[in-house]
Amino acid sequence: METAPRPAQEGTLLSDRNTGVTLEVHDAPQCTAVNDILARVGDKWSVRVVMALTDDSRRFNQLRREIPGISQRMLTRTLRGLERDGLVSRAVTPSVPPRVDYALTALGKSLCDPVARLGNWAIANIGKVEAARAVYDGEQD
Amino acid sequence: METAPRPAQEGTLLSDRNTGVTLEVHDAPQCTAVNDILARVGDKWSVRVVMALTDDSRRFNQLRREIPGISQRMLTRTLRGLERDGLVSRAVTPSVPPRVDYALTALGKSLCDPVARLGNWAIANIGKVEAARAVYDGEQD
DNA sequence: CTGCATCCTCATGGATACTG
DNA sequence: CAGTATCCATGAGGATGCAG
Repeated sequence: METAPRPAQEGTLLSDRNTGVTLEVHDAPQCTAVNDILARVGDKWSVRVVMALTDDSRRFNQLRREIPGISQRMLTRTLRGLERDGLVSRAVTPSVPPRVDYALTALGKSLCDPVARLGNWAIANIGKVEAARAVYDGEQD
Repeated sequence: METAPRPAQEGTLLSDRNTGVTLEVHDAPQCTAVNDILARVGDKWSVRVVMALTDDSRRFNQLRREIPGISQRMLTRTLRGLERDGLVSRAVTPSVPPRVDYALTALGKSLCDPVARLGNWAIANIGKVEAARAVYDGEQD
């Protein structure tokens, strides 16, 4: 069984005519990289956590309070994931009770730029998207 | 049962010090919007499909060939999702055999800019991320 | 306070077969 | 050619209880 017979398309390109911003993907590893980061940023909580850490470091339960709806389990898992990817640092103060501070690393901060741009697009265009959805769903009956 | 008791944090902010790009989230709906778009773009195939449609429109099986690994089912579902959100247009030519052309809408094209930036970040920094992962995983034994 | 372990549910996504 | 229908495996994510 050949799960990945071809090395994928070479020179695939994604570009925006207005801004001239271009994404060139030259090989399969780069495709994987893009998908990889997208998966990290696209999960349910990562961006929320990064947003909460943008201005300053936070403790565990501080983050928990500032991110309504997140469960303890998912906060832990999300932080571990971000830490593993080098986007967030974890500093333990061995006191009683223990204190753990989370903060963005330089890499994590550098991710804020493209993520903020995508977020701004989302806020600017969510109306159009929802309108399109309403039209589409209305045509389905 | 109160599934969402609080309207979430007001004035949450995500910014990048180097570029000055800032994302300001003023209310819960905006948080939802960002998450919403992130979910669309963060799924397994959407960006691949958008990439394939960047330069020109494509037919169904053309897309299928150009996106290695995607199943027929997922290509259909991804295209339907993008169409529903107003990002992709679907043009049916009722011939025998039938012909269906997919293309990016203006909205879809405008999404290319922020997505391309995120993609470029991914390609530029995947090495650091993978290095961080190796270190993290190595420390776990 | 900061977690980990367990159990459970449900959505995502893959494989396969069938259809206009 | 361009789908739909069905079944199934996997993992994300929530609830709860326990621990250092």
